[in-house]
Amino acid sequence: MPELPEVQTIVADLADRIVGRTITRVDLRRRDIVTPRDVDFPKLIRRRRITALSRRAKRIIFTLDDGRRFYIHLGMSGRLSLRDSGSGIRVWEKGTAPLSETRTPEPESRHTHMILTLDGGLQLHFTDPRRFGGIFWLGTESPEKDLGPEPLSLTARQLAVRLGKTARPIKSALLDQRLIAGLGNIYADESLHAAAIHPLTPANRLTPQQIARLNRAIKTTLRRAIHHRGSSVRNYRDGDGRGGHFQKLHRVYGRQGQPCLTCGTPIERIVLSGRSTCFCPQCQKRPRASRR
DNA sequence: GTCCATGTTCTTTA
DNA sequence: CTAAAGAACATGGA
Repeated sequence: MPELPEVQTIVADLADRIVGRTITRVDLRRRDIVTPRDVDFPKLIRRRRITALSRRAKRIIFTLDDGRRFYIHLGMSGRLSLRDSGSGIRVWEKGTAPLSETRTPEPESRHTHMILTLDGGLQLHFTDPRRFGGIFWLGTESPEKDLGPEPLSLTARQLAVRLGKTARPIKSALLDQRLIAGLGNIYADESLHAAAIHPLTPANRLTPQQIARLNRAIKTTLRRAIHHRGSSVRNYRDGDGRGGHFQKLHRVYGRQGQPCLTCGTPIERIVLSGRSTCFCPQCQKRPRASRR
């Protein structure tokens, strides 16, 4: 479930519970989820205190009391949950949850790759069935590598410069983390609809007016999504889980065939950059002579 | 069995 | 050479 709003929600919830705590035990069950592969990650973080938790794009950045850092990326199916060390009972969780309504939820999933035990009786579990996510040791390196600016603090001018460099479809450009960092498939589609821009429009052919509109649409969409604690799509959440609610407010994502909430025209779905792309053919007119 | 999935990176193609 | 498209990664749900 992780695009910028979901990661932002996770970090905001987790921060006040784990910042200031010391990592007393590191149970790394799969070494291959750590990059680079040759670092002794448990040794590097054991007995260190977490002094800050922050978000950069879709990365969850842990700062330790020696000034060194690492980040967790949730990929497609990653999840962090906070549990009570003694009982193993979930204290808090956020991320994609597997269907488990009938059986009693097993305390430990086979996809739990790391458990950090913290002082004060808490454990942070990192689970990720598909393992597209991972743990990235930074040390003293910057977490900025290969990342474009944050969309929430982006000026229309910055956006214009970055989009002007490519003729790719605007939808593909919005997914490129080197251009703008934090949008994913849901919020790219939702932002384009809010800005009334066709996803196939070449990025460098957007007019200044369209750029300004898109910049506002991205911010508005992300802010609303954060306010609703992100989107929970394609995964089940029980009453205790604190899944997001923004999926109820999606206007195009996953709504192919259903009427546009603005004009009633059926929402279309195409595949672009290998990703599902939903848009309203009426609200988001395809520019003349744009073809792929 | 088939298709699809909130992401990123490597490889192939044009 | 570069930009863009496509495949690959791994698992599970519908």
